[in-house]
Amino acid sequence: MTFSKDQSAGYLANHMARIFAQGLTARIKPLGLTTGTFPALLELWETDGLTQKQLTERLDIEQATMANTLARMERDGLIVRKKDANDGRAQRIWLTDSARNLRDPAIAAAQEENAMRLAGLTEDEKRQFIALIQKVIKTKPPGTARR
Amino acid sequence: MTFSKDQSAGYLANHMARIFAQGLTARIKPLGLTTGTFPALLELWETDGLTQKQLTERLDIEQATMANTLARMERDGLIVRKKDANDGRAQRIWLTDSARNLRDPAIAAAQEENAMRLAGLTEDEKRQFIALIQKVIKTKPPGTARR
DNA sequence: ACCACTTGCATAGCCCGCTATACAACTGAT
DNA sequence: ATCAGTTGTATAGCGGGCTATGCAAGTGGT
Repeated sequence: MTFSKDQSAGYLANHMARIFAQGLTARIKPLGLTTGTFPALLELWETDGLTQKQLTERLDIEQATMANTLARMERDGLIVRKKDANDGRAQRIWLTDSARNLRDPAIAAAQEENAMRLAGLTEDEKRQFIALIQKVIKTKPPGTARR
Repeated sequence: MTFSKDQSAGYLANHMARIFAQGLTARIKPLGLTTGTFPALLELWETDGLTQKQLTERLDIEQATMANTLARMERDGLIVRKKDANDGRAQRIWLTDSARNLRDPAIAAAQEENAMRLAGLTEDEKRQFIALIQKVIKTKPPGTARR
């Protein structure tokens, strides 16, 4: 029974993700941002005023994780949470001006990081790479529909 | 300036890594293992009695992270730490019997998880996928050698 | 109108990763 | 032999992910 971590998709995925995360962390630190806020910001830059529920659905993040992330974002002045008018449970998330102003530099930082990390691949390989990851993410384990 | 998270290598890498991690977590939970211990165990199953330093070098993990992981492993009865005979600073890490016995089921769990998540890929795609991730991991950002 | 159920969010507690810092043990140059 | 520098670990403190749990606000069936 042989097993090499450097042939294991799971191990490699984790390793690669840590590398990307460290790179992006360094690039957006000057902006006062951290990686965990990035996905939420991307959605909110697109459509402001989403509820927490909508954010978790769009990002495949657990509700509790999102609640914590939003709490940090509020603490850091990136968002404000306002009760929804029609549903007293829901909180709508609104970007502050400073968060809106961070959009362009933050996205530029992410694009630079991606470009640098993929610099060793040909254009064709880059496309394949993205497509393969998307395919893996979409692959649902059997039995998910049960119960 | 458009930016789609579903076309961003960094975002996809993170997402995929979380999926793998959740799957493996569930599979090895019955064994009393967690994902963070896995890389260390793989090295120790191969060569027992490594120092902490050697482990961090082999795994591209920060020293502090490894120290914490080893502390948990010791707490959970997977390893014992013994002072090196020749160097009073170094701690050699030795597997317990129970950790040795977990090797086969743990590796089987990882292989099953990998196989399931890659089930949507052809054999050729799997090879490409692994090779591309390895290539991205190996790509060093420019300027690393400076200073 | 009530009550059971569902839904949206917050909190507690843990694992795992990081940076920054401290400190004891070794090493080398003098 | 000493002392400055290096090296191996540990610790503090944080971000970010997860599960489990609790609770207030909505909803539907009677």
